[in-house]
Amino acid sequence: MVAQTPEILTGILHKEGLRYTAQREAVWDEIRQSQEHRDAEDIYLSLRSTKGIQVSRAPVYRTIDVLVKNKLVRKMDVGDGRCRYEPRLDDNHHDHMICTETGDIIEFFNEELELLQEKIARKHGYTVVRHVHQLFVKPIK
Amino acid sequence: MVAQTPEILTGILHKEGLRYTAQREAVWDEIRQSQEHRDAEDIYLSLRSTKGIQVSRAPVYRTIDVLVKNKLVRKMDVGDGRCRYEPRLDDNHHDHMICTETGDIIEFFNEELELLQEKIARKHGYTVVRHVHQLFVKPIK
DNA sequence: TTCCCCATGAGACTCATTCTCAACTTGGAG
DNA sequence: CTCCAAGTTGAGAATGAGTCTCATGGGGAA
Repeated sequence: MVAQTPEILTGILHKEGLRYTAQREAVWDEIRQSQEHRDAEDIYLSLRSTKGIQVSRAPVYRTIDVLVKNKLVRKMDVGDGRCRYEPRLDDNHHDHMICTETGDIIEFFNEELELLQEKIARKHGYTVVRHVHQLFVKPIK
Repeated sequence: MVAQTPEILTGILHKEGLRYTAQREAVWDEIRQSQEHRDAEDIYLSLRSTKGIQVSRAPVYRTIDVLVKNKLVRKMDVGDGRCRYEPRLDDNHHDHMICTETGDIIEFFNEELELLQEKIARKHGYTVVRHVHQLFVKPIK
């Protein structure tokens, strides 16, 4: 799975009619190697400072868009002004629970919930394309 | 219900230690009188151009915050960079379905869904403080 | 009414994200 | 392998929603 990563990216770039560049590779590597929910600036700074890779913001944002569009990356708007990104190699969908006290982000998935959403949409003559579901929670003392 | 509106606002302002001003009244009236999901700029422009009321952005935003805090207004982040607001006089909670083709916003409420969310949170040792649930849908042909 | 202090208005500012555009790569054609 | 048209990049300007500043204006308790 990890071994075929370069081909995944090149395949997508080709499909999109885009060129393969070191910057695009670096952005994908950066997101893929961490399992956290990071924002664009964080990814940009990590490439630049930590990894010492020469890159600017524009390609970081542009590349992320391509990755999100092609489902290699999941984009989540936590509502604090900065979107977070996480790798999505294994395509198992999940939603997020955000702790209002610590800021921790916990992933969850519930089949029943997914079915219920579709049922509700259908009742109104629609079908669900995608959804945003975030639970802002606090620990039970 | 509608008749007591002025008192609702004055009561809240008093509780918050804030003064009653024509601008605050105007902002609340503007939101209350429309049942749509509007953004701050829209509310600001409507007060200014259509209603001819002298007001600037700062108090509009500040007042909305107070109204949201006191549950007179519901704030929703659709993910397009502008938050929408809707009156919340009758405090029946609901979530939103956004049509990806027309932009229409449809409200929905499902008791089962609400209970399920709390159940999921508890399973992780949390309790739900608030939640964001949006279904991006498209019409069934 | 007086007067203290909060609220307003206009515009500057913030901050994430997008855009601009000259200089630089990529990669297919030859 | 080399060339060159066209896509990309980098640095910083621009955008745009929302927030802040601060001098001026206006509530409201006494």
